[in-house]
Amino acid sequence: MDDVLTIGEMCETYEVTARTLRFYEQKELIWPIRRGARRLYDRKARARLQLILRGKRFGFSLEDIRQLLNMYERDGSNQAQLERTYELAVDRLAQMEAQRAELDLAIAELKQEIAEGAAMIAAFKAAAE
Amino acid sequence: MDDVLTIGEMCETYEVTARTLRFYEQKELIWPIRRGARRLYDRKARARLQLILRGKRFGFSLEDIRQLLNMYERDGSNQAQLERTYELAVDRLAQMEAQRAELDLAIAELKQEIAEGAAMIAAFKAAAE
DNA sequence: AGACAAATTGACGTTGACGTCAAGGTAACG
DNA sequence: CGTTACCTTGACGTCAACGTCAATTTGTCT
Repeated sequence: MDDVLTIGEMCETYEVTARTLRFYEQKELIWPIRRGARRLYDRKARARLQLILRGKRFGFSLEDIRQLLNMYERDGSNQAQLERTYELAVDRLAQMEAQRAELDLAIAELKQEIAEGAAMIAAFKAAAE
Repeated sequence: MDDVLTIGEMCETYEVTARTLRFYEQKELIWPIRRGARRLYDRKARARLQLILRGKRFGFSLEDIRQLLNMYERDGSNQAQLERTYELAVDRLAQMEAQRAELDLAIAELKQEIAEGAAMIAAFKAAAE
């Protein structure tokens, strides 16, 4: 045990499918070691996967995540890129908060419609004819 | 002016594309009048479009919206269907609140990372090598 | 060695809500 | 009557993030 996991073990550990792992690799998000044709995931690969999953929780697209990851793969100490990442995070936060505001609005509207004794239904009837 | 709009006028008024209107028609969400081959949108058609857009704001799928709309097109007074609509709305509300909870969590996490002086960035660096 | 489990690549399919041509029809204006 | 501008149908394309085969190869166990 060289502290590496097979694809099957990865699937169990992180609750993803093998297809997903191969897909991430194809998209250049992760690069497992090869032993023959088989993939072996070392500590680094697992750290990257965790960041991918975390990024997804943050609502980043895989492409965003790839860019962030590869940025720091090449040069983690580059100050400009560091700031770029920071900006990306702040932007993303703003997007998420805007999305939240929209969602809140929609929830409030829907709640009111429901509370008003199915006013929405009345509205649908009106539009129906 | 018979209180009808051409497709182009509809596009400007509701900020949708012609493709979208034809798509909604193909999906049986809306039925404009025909004068020759051309579509003309009367008051009823416009009311339906507004409900479609509203439904989308609520996060309903077009298929959900179609069912709701057509349900009341056929029989607005059917009690069972009324209740079905009500249930759909309540379900949808629950979904939206769950979605908001997730979003809140993600926002909180991201905020913390940012507050911690770009801890996320450090994490990305760690995973990069 | 035989059997069975686990992995591999490649390729096409899925979902939703449209976008984007192509090729032509027609209404209205001057 | 000619020229635009607007409209029509049909059909294929797009995007994201994988799912779902199929055919084959490799690894492990007995």
